[in-house]
Amino acid sequence: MTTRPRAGRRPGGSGTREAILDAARRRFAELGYDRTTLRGIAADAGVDVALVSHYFGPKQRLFAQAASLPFDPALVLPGLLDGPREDIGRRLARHVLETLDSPTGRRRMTGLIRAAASERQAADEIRERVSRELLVPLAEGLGAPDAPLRASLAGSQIVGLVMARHVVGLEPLTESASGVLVDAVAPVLQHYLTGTLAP
Amino acid sequence: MTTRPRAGRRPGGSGTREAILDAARRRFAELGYDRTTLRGIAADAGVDVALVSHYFGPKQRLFAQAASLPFDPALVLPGLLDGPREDIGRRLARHVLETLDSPTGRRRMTGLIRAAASERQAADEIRERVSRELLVPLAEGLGAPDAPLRASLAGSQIVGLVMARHVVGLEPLTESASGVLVDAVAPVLQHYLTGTLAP
DNA sequence: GAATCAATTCAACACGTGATGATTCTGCAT
DNA sequence: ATGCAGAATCATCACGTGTTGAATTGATTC
Repeated sequence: MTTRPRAGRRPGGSGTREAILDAARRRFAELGYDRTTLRGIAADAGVDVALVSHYFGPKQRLFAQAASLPFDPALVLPGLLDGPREDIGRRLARHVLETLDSPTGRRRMTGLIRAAASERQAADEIRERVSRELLVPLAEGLGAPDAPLRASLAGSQIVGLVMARHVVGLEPLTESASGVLVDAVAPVLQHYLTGTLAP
Repeated sequence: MTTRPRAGRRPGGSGTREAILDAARRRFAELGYDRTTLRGIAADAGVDVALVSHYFGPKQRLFAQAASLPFDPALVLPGLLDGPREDIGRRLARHVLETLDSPTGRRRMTGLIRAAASERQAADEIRERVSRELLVPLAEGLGAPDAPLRASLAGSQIVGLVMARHVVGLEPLTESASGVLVDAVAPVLQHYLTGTLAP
């Protein structure tokens, strides 16, 4: 009874905080930064608006906490770089499209992209995070001198695919099975990561 | 004096309408749909806010008029499809990167992409227009049965490149000369348009 | 049972937005 | 000179936003 931290109600006992964060993730992903309102988030979470600000401070800070990468780079990158180098494009393509098949994975990716497109400040933060946690380690794993450019080109194809398939909703892509797209995109990623870039 | 259309001041005599449209294009491209305000547009054009609504009606209709393709498909497509088929990827890549080198071309492309990412309704309209005016004709020119998928895949790479290079601002891409990127992207577009998609 | 502290809600502010209708200004035709 | 249509502005509305501070509720500890 001596080291009891504090008196009063248990903090975070009701899980409301998590409910708000979940609702925020969903709305940011579906609507982007601007069109997401604190009131909408609060309604989804079933709480009052003021509680959102009370827990997370201003909207920007809430977004920073809600926008996280759809996977853990530390878990994914070794699996990519360890296997045979001639297969890295296909492994990457498969991983991306598997992520897109899961609702939460898809939601997080579209959320990042929508936010990056709509808010300059969000774009800056996302660029830094993706670059630091994903592209730079990938480039270092590749080892080539032009590896940063290679990793960025691969990233551009991935972003474009998500954008065209899930944000804009281009029909031939939305109706294609993941397997078909893996087959189509894999050689492209392989080209960017290990092929000859100059003709 | 009988067939004179109407009396009164010449319509559009002062060029203000065009000034408003130009300002709208610039702001939509830089800020996206939501963060672009009619007041900002009016300030740029040096007129009162009400004049914007007076000329173009509601914001959505203004956007529809401001968001135009950065080039005329009727002029570009023949040049793409007429040449040798083994070169179509390179010609397309060069055309895209040349467009991106011009400030107005770049502005229009980023504008379309920012708007598509931020507003569902804008995304719908842009998808329809790009599909109808660009992808379908391109697919018909290709003639293959899976041409719509091919054209969409090529489109996804182009969108991703613009997104990564000019919206997010990934450094290795922003600092690469157009020529380098043409060399890197051309074989990819060639693969999508004429290569074998299944392994 | 009383005190305490966090969780939660209530109520309201200050602000910027898109939109509208009335009003003034200006150049051309009569 | 006069009338008038269109260009341009003024003043204002109704609304939704993010944010803030006070008030309320409920569980926990003394």
